[in-house]
Order: sequence, then C-alpha cells, then structure tokens
Amino acid sequence: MAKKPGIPKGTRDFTPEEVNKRNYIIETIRGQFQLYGFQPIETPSFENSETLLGKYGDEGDRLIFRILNSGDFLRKAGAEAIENRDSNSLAAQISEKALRYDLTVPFARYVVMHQNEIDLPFKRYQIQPVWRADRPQKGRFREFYQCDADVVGSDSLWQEVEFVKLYDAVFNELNLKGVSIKINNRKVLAGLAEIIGASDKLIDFTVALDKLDKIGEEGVKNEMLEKGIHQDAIDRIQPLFAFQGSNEERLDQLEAMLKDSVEGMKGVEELRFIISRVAGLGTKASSLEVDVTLARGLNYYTGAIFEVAAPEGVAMGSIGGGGRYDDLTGIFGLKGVSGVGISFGLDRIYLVLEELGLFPESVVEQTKVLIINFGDEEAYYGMKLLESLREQGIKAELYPDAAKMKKQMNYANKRNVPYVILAGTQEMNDGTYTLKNMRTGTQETVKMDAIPYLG
RNA sequence: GUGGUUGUAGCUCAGCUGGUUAGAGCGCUGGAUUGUGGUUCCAGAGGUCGCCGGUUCGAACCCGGUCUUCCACCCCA
Repeated sequence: MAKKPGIPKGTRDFTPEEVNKRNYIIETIRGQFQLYGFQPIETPSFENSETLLGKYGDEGDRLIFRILNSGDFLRKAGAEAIENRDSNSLAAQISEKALRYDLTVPFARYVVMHQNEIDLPFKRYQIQPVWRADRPQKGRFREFYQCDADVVGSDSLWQEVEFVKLYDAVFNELNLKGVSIKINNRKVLAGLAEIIGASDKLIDFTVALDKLDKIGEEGVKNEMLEKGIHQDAIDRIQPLFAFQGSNEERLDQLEAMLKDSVEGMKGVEELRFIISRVAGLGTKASSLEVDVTLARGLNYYTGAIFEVAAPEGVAMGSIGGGGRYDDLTGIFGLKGVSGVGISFGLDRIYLVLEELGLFPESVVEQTKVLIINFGDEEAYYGMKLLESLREQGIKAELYPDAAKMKKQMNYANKRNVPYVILAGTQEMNDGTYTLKNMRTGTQETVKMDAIPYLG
C-alpha cells in the first residue's frame, strides 16, 4: 500500500468553495487596481538568488526558500565548505535560484530591466503567490498571495493619498468596515532617534517601539535599555508612550518633540499633507490613523509606512502593508527612481471575511439549473433546453447518468443548485418541461421555448 | 531559528491509574419511497489510534525520535 500523501508544512489545498471565495476577493482588488489606473505585470516564481538575498535583512534572508541546483552539484562545490560544514558558504555554491519572497523586489528588478519600455510614472499591479520559509501560525503560511500596487517615478505625496483611497475602496467593496489604516513615516522615526542621539541604533529603537501595544511601555523601555539606548534618552521620548487625541493633535505633539530635527520635521510635514487631504476627501470603510510606533519594512522604506489592521475584535495580524522607498531601483543600478506602494494580504483578508461572515451567498452558488436525466431520449430533449439556457448566460448542466431520481435530486440539493428541470415522456409529448424551485419546493410546467425566470 | 502544544472513522470529538473484538454524533451507502431532494424511520460500510522505534506478559494510553497542527518569541501579508 502506498504511503498516505501529504503536502508541505504551511501550504494548503483549496476546495471549489474556497477558490470561489478567493477569486471574489482577488477580482474585487483587481477591479479597484484597474479603476485606479494600475497595469498588471507578472514575474517568475523564482529569481536568481543574488536578486533576492540581502534585500530583506538577515531575518529576511533566513526566510528565503532556496532552490537546489540540478546535476551533481556537490562535485563542483568547494571541499572547504563541505569540510567545515559551513551551510552558508555551501548554499551559495549549490543553489543559485530562490523562490520569490515578495513582489516589491522583483518589481524593482523588472523596472530596471525594462526601463527603456516604461513610461514614468509607471503604475503596476501584481497578484501572485510568494513563499517564505517561516514557521506557520494562524494567518501565516509558507505559500501565500500578495496583491501589490506600486508607482515608480513620482515623488508626489498625492500617490500616498491615492493609496489610502485605494485601500478604502477595496475594503468598502468587500463590505469590510472598521478597518484601520495606520500610517507613519520613516523620517519621523529617524528624527526621534536623532534627537535622543541614537541615530546609529535606529532599527533597534524602532523595532522596540513597534512592540508597544504588545509588550507595553515597560517592555519597550527594557528592550531599548538592552539594546544600549540610555535611560536619559528614553526619558526624552516619554511623550510617545502617552500619545493621544486626533491625528492633528498627535502631529502637533510630534512636531514639538522633533523641532530640532530637520528630517523629523520633514516627516511630520509629509504626514500632515497626507492626513489632511485624506480627511478632506473622506473614507468609507476605514479610518486613517497616525501611529508613531509603526515601524515595518525599515530595510527599505524611506518615507510613508502603511500597515492595515483588521477591524477591532478580529484576532489577525496585519492584512496589508506598504510604504515609500526612495531609490527603489538603486540596488539594481538605476538611481533616482522613487517608489511607493501597498500590498493586500489575500489569505488574511480571506480569514477575516470568513470570521465575520462577509462573503456574499452568490459567491458560492455555481450551477443555477440541473436537468434531471431520465434516459438518453429525455437527455437529448433536455440538451436542447440546456443550450438556450446557456445562451442566456444561465449556468446549467445535465446530470450525466440516468441515475435514480433521489440520487439526482440529492446531488442538486447538496450542491445548492436552486432549480431543477424535469422533462420525461409526459413533457416530451406536450413539448414542455417542469421547473422546480428547490428552495420553496414548488414547481410548474411551462412551454419548451419559454426561458424561465430564475430569481 | 528558539520554546511549548496538538494528532483516534470523511468531520467534530469520547476512550478510566496500560488490560478482551476502539466508541458517539454528524456525514456517507442502501432501503422504506420504480417521476421528486431537504424531515423521519430501518439497515450497512468505514479506523495499521500521524509515522518509526523502545519499555511491558500486554500500548490509543508510558518513553525517545520524526512529521503535522496551533500558540508564544523572531519576523511578517
């Protein structure tokens, strides 16, 4: 007997129902991307290792799936690395390809390679799976979809405003209310580090600050101390731990703290612009909130930083993120091209919609009409009807076998098919068919050429 | 990558300090009902107890390893 099959940790099969629901989300996002003027591209599922490695920090490198070379690669590998059991050195010699880790770096690579065909500013969207060798948890997989929209070649803050509106439009169409779009700015974080004399510890400082809602004020302070940030420096940012009020009030407080930092003040100014314009334009399903503790993607973000939190009460990590990276393509040799973009986490949005029961019923309904099969002659009769139904755009099918009535009805019932058509010798003689509503149980016999109204 | 947790029928779960042929509900198949499903009744099928090894007269239960699940770190969609 063959061993029971399985799939790798952190991957999933999707049932027809799940695929339908996923497609509903994808089509909603895709539709809004197009409405906002983004154009689709796709990139390979794997890239040259050197394209990816070193772009996401040490932590990121660890999570990149690497692809073993083909052939007898060990023969060519350096004996030294094997002898010393040096995995890192050996890996570089026996693996030269790696699975895509996100969609942003491949996009940067794309822009550089296609720079002569692209008209700047270039707005692209991309909906594809990415892979991370992470340890799975709820809402965290090793294979998952990102839905990205980015613009390169424009420094305008109107892009940031547009992205907030885009987020809002998608969540509104998905009927997902109460989403919170958090925004921060790398320059503000850099300014804070600067005024406390910890510019060299920017990453440690912000990573600690980012954990405020998780480990609390004391936890954050302890972590900062552990990272070598002095107590008197921490005291100077004390107001951060008691940040309150409206976005404007928070920005006022920030400004007061950052008045001696040119960079910090620039960050506040940028935030002010985005906040005020979005406030003026309004949002439907989500709210935009300044969150000074937000510190994601610091390895490449240089301006705005976005993170999207599910509505309150839903235990889920962020369902989206993004930000601005000046010089996005610099790592691949094309200087002076700024990029800004956002990402939707399809798999997490799915879990949130599922938890809140927000999938429309129509997403699951597939076939509208099932024609019962009483035998070849009757099936032939039914086929003619099938054709006209399909011409009307009504999803319809014939039960392929002349199985027992009960079995066929049961099949329709379990698959949630709302209508069944019965056409046997009686109907064939009269030139009619019988249409049964499976929800109400009522049925009527109508002329063969009458297309049913299926409400 | 670190620490913990989970795994028994298709699904959700019982299963006593280790002791005969491992159970329930739901689902599934067939029948009651030869052109009428969802309700009801009757009958039936389905499990190498995640996998490998060990302890024991005897293991679903104890021990070790491994895979998987979920959780906390790390990090992140």
